[in-house]
Amino acid sequence: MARKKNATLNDIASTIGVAPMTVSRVVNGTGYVSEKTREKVLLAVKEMSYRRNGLARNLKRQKTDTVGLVLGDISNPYSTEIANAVRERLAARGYNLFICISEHSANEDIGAFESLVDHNIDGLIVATRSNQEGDERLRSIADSNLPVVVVGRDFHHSRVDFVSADNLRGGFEATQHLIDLGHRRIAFIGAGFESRSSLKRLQGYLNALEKHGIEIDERLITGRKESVSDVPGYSTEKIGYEGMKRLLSLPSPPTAVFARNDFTAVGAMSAIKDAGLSIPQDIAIVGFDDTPLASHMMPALTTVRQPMRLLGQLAAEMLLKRIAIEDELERDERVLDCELIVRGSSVATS
Amino acid sequence: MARKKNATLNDIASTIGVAPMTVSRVVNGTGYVSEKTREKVLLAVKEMSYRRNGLARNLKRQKTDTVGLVLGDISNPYSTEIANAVRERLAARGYNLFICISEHSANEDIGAFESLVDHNIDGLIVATRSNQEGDERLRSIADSNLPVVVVGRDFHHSRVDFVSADNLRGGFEATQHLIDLGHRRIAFIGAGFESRSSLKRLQGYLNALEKHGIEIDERLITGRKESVSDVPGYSTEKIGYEGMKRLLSLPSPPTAVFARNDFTAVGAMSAIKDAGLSIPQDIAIVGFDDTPLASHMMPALTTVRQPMRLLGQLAAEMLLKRIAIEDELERDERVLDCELIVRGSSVATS
DNA sequence: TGCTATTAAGTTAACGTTAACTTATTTTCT
DNA sequence: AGAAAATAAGTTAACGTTAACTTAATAGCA
Repeated sequence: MARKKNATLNDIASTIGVAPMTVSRVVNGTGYVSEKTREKVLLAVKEMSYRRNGLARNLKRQKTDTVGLVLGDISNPYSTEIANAVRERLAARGYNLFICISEHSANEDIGAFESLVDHNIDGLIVATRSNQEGDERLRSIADSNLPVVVVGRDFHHSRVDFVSADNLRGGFEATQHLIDLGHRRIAFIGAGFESRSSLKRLQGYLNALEKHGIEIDERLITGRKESVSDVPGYSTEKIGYEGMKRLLSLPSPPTAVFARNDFTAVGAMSAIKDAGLSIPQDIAIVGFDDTPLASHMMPALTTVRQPMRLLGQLAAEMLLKRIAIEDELERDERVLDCELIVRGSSVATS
Repeated sequence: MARKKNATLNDIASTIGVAPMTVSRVVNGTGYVSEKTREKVLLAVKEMSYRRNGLARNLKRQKTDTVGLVLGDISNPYSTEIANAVRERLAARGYNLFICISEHSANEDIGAFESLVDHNIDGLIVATRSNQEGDERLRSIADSNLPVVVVGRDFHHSRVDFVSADNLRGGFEATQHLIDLGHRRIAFIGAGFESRSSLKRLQGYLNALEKHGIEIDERLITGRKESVSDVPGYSTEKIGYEGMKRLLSLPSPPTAVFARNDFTAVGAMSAIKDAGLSIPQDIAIVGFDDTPLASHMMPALTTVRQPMRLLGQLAAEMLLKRIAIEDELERDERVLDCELIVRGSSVATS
């Protein structure tokens, strides 16, 4: 038996002998309908298990009450917290949220954009890492006047709002903290030196070193250039582990490490322990994000906390504002403070 | 300036003096179009930055090439791995994936179902925890002949396929492992005794105890009944911590703990350490899911690995099959093996 | 040369809904 | 009682697309 076709407004209307519009009124609770008719309609709706066709409805209404969110790394609590916060704020205002993942490539970014725009979402929030083709596509979407907000990444467009944590300052403070503890050979794990302009945390690290007159040693900046698409999930742990191994094999290894995020830090911690060294006595370590696991590590991980919920909330609000106000709007740009959370992995060891 | 309206096929067609259908043909690359016309159309499309209206298109085509995935706890790598696997498989077959989160309530489950169905998705994958109202709604969706697959949870419907890890067996083996190590007072953290029918892991635990003639002590089964909606993210860590505290305050505390998942286990580990006890000497512990952090704990956490990617892949394939074959299909049901990963948190301490 | 096949369009209608308007009936109020 | 207001519908057209069909011109071929 082939898939049975769903009943339409017309089907309902013709079986009970009213106009489709009347059924529409009942279903949507708008306009005038007599109690008698309403009941008749409701009965038929139930009987024929009618369900309105959202496509047709949205086509006619010219809006979908739906917002799209494109996430990069979905395995990261950073993303998921933002997603949750966004969803909550949107739900409170009657909007649905569709999430698309774009884990690996610019292609997938574009695919996600396309599929969301194809569904005529009312607005788009983007929290992926920046890349050229994706940005181009995004620019043309913004040009078409769809409300867009980007979170935690660079993107410049006069009609696109922007909200991010202050990664530059966060990276600076994390490094400064290690310097304050007396460290001079401080490594960075999670990206190569060439990422310094796009990765603010790395730039913050460099700034801190420079400020204190510590020479930058590129051998202490280690990441992985090749694609890591073969490693699903928290791939940054592996990068942290391998990066740390590499650092430990240097003629003069670092005494402290700033990792681009907590997962990288956790991987690095494992490598340090595997090498028979102890934290923070031999090597101090600082992460980024304050994921819940940071506080459960042994020793607990010093890290930089981002206000993820706030990021999500603000992003949602900026977008809702853009959706509500159809006029040209000033680009809104918010950079939120991070907070250094000092724990056992980086205490003074006189 | 109000939002400018997007150009339509008609706009393009009338400005260059062809029929809308011709433009449609060019845009979709179907049918016969002369090279000259094609170029003219393509130029206008670019000039007027035309973008097809997916709503209208899908309404006409009666399909969207889109699948919906409803996730419960998005903060859990279990969910995110499944999501990734599903997305990959679907993408390979030209389908888009829209993810909806339903973190807290039956209401949100239903909201997610509705918003996806409203967009006329071609199929639905559900990976939330079961609840009555949500299941009712899901049943009626399945009744309407929309292809549906559920992952990792109970749901019975003749047209709904099912794929899950063998949580019962996993729970059994985890507990059996602790028994084999000589433990007799084994606690379960993460749910109350009353969840035994819906939580297979707990049932597996109970079965193992029973098999070995160990009396079930309900005081050793601890969870949290109240809503945890105030705790975003990995809330189960908190449950683990608090549950463990409660267990340690018992007159005769357990010597081993089976936690419903790794996050709960990590929380419990912290509580054990905070109490000045050591793992596994004083208390052995086993988690579930083999999240990446499990291997990085100190000691590394023994846990039960679920084949998450496989779960996602199978779910996607089952759904695609249902979408492709419109005829009545036998309910497909797959239960996949888990694997016990023994690590430092549960070794023999003769 | 005539006949079929191919190419290149155009035309019509429908996907399922709702905004906007119209008509008819009932109620309310002075 | 009569006019204005409120209620209860129905009608029309459009949202933007494409499937299915038609028409017309050109190409291919025996």
